[in-house]
Amino acid sequence: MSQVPHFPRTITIADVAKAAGVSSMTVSKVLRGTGRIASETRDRVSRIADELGYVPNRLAGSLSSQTSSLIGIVIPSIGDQVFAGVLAGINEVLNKKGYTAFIGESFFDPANELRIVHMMLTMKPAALILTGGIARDERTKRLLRRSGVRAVQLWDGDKPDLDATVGFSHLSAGRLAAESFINAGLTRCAYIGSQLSQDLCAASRLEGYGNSLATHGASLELVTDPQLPRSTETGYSLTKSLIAKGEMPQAIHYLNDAMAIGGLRYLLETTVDVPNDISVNGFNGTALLHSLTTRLTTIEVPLLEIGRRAANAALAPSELRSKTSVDLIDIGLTEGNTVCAKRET
Amino acid sequence: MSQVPHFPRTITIADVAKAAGVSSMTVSKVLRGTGRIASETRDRVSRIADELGYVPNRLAGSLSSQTSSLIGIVIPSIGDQVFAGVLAGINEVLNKKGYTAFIGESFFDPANELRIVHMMLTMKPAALILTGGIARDERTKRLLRRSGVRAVQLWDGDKPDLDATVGFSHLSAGRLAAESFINAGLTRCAYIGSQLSQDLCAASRLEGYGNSLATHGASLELVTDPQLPRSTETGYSLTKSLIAKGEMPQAIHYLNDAMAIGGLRYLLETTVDVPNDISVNGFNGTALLHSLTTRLTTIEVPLLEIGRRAANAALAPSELRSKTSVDLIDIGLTEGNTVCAKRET
DNA sequence: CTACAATGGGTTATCGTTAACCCAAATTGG
DNA sequence: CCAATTTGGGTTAACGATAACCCATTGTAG
Repeated sequence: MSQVPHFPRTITIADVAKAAGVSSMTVSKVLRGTGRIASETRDRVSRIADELGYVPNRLAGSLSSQTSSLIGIVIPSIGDQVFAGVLAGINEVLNKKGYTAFIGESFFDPANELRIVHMMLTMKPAALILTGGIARDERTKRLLRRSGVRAVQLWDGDKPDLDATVGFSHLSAGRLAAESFINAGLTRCAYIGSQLSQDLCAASRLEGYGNSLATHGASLELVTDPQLPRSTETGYSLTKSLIAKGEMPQAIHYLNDAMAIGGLRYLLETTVDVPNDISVNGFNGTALLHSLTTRLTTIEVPLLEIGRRAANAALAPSELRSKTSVDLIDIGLTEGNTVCAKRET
Repeated sequence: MSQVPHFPRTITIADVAKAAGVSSMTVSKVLRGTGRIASETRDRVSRIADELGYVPNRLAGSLSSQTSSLIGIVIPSIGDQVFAGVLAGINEVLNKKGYTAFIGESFFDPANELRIVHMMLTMKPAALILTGGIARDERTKRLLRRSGVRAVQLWDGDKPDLDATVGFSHLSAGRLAAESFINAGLTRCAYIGSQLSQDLCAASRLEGYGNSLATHGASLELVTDPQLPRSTETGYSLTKSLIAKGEMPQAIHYLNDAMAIGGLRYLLETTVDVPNDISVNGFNGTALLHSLTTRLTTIEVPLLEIGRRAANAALAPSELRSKTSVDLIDIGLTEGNTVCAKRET
């Protein structure tokens, strides 16, 4: 005697088929718009599917067809405005093409990234998008290579990796920051940041910043912390430390805008005149930034555009795929991208 | 003659079984830690699975077991800091318990929500989390009901819906905003917001604000726009309109902090003294807010906590689930949530 | 020494859908 | 009027894993 079915039933393609008096294959074809089906049959089947409230089971569909519409995305943190911006760009393209994103947060930890990638691969995604600037575990790469799933690296344009890379040069961004100071005639410069051993992109920016300063004979004073979060509060406290050390710099470049804003706050509280006493400069403009009533210069990165291109790179048809393509987005080494959010006085 | 296999092979449980000299059932049991397996066999099988780089196919697993570890989440927008905060809380709990979130953006459009929910249901999620404050399509509810998938509503505690609701009263939040003005003796009040017909939660807050003002005999002047984005820029321009109308209010309540900051900027530019000439008050503190050097009061909502509780509500075991009654977890807001981010002068 | 349970693992049938292939009836062409 | 197509759909066998059930061995108690 046959074993009993395990579970209560939901409406399947077979139910629709029975109700329409056709085979399930016909229903499948109708629902996907493939195969040769009489338009009369087509109409009837889709009407019945609708009436029955049929919802396809994509687990089964993907298992059978070996294709999926899932794109896995790994970013350092959802809470980071920067990556939220990129995400919005990715989602825009993905949704338009019928794909669905699922997101993992690595918090800059390679072990997390490995775990997330493994988990994502179990879902047989159509592609993965990983954020660069992380000391990627060799096992993560091997896992990706073996899986055959297309993987795109985001953000870090200096060290292209995986099947395609969409990003920009953080080295150049750092140089850009330095040049904005140099051009203003400032030579005693400082840098404030944290968690540089984890966020390799930030480290690259610092490198570019330092190199450029050195080239122009400017000095650089570093205030960093390995642990503290890359937040406004940290910007505040590290700036405090910097100033407490005595000699006031003429200019400070921050790891990101959040920290820069915290720093600005400290400086203004202690009645340092920005930008007359000290020039301040961050990275990655956020919308809120534009509302500040003080002079904060930043380097604006086209987040949405990076997201869009990354999504397109992930979906690139296999014919167009070279071994490792690099789409380096130019953030432009021009003053146009250094935005000064100041109030007109 | 047999038909050829459709696709190139990947490593399956059967390959591991063959290599280990056992049946695939044994491998399955070992990998999931179920069933009675000799520890020797267990070790050998897991070693071989590892050596072969076996990655489970959860599509197949879920299809067979009729269980999944996917949780679908629908929020208005990833870019909105507020929902990013909630998302972080959700993800924290979900990841700890081995679940994976996939996210859809509704942009406050009920049709989008319907489309996204349908798409998500095709993936047989373990549960869904939807954001309230949207004019939810009746078809969305029916779809959810029929699917049997547990659905949790987030954010809107005033109108509990679905199987459980985690949120707070926006009506109360609005009253809270009013009271902070009333308590300060301010009676000529204004409100600035936009897209109120879409974001029903914001509308509730305005309602609570208006009611409370009326109760206390204070006046209310509305400046809203149906279309403009709920952004800093809009806050700026609508504040401009308000002031241009002539009579200066004593206090302005904004739809959210982003708009409030824009408003603040305009006021400060036109040398209005905040808070001496006009008091300003927003909603939903962001980290950046604390760095402002001007007096902006806001109502702080425990975003992470809401996220965590929503995730827990979504994963609640079915035994604990009541059939009909909506399980309302009310995150009460008190005066304690009214935070004034000012600099100590 | 025999009944009986615990141990360790295998068999079979699904889960819901689709790929690949097949085939009757209707249509067409020459 | 018959062969070659086209039309419209059906059959079968996967996809990869797990639920439910079964069955040898071995140990063990009476």
